[in-house]
Amino acid sequence: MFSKTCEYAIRATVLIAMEGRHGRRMSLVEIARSTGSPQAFTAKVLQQLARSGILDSTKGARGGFDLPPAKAKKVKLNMVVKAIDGDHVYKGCGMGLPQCNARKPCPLHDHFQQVRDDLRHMLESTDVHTLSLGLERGTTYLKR
Amino acid sequence: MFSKTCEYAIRATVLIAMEGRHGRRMSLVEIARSTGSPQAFTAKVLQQLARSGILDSTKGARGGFDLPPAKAKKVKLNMVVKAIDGDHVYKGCGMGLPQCNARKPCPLHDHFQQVRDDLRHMLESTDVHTLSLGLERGTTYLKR
DNA sequence: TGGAAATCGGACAAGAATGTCCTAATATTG
DNA sequence: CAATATTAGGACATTCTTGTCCGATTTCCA
Ligand code: FES
Ligand code: FES
Repeated sequence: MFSKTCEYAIRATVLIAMEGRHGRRMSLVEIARSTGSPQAFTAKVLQQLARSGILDSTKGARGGFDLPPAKAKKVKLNMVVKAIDGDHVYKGCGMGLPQCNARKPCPLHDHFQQVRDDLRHMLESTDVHTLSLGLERGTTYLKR
Repeated sequence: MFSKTCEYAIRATVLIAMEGRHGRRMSLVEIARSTGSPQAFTAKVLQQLARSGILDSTKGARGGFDLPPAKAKKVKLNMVVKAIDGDHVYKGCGMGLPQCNARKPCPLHDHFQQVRDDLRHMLESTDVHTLSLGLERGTTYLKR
């Protein structure tokens, strides 16, 4: 569904949002450990998210990544997905034609479009702050 | 959403089903041309589908691939997807945890499961014969 | 002011997905 | 029976994704 890179991005963002609720900042090392992601690779992902303006990053000692609650409420999942995977999720055709296009649709178009619209709606209406609440309550997990 | 291999598989299967309605059999060359897929690679995909029992294949001159309407009505998309991509679509976690698991869910689980169930339902209830009808009417396309 | 702690970013490495090529096996047709 | 058309399948090549490493830069703090 999403690329592995994007999955790492979502996990990290939700985690950082949870710490952000306590005004805390997280280092790469903690993030990688808590999400069960490869450290060096996660660094790249976090850099991308920071450049996209989704996360705040601070260099130097006591630095790290940060996402204050006010901002976390405005960060919808689709922003993360778009920043990492681009709009492939929204524009792609279910049967692999170059672009989904209702004027010259693939046989699956009608069926597929509906599912994809549901997915898009879900991504657009879910913010990372909300997702971080379950984490904090301990009812949801970022690794196993 | 699906692998490229799987997209080729779906395109080919729907095409063959259309020809099957006229009792015709298709050769690899025709299939690759009509679906805009790389020939040699498509050969592998068709072999997989034949081994999985989704297509009938005949070797030798005047041979090719075949899917009679009676069978096409019973071949649901989820069979093709499963034959090529495995059950990753059904069992995978939206945030990349090893397996979707409601007992120890990721923060996205509830939201994600719903979309995935819709997708699964769509795949399970759509058969390739139905999809081939639009193709034949010329209202849907397999390449652009 | 210098060392330690951290992100940034480029170059490289490993692995998976996608794609090609060639030979063998098999069936049709003249 | 021989030639031809076709699928089957293994080995190899290429490209994309995922992952590692290392040096540069920035900031904090003693
Ligand atoms: S054209 Fe294939 S999904 Fe829209
Ligand atoms: S556990 Fe992540 S989707 Fe179910």
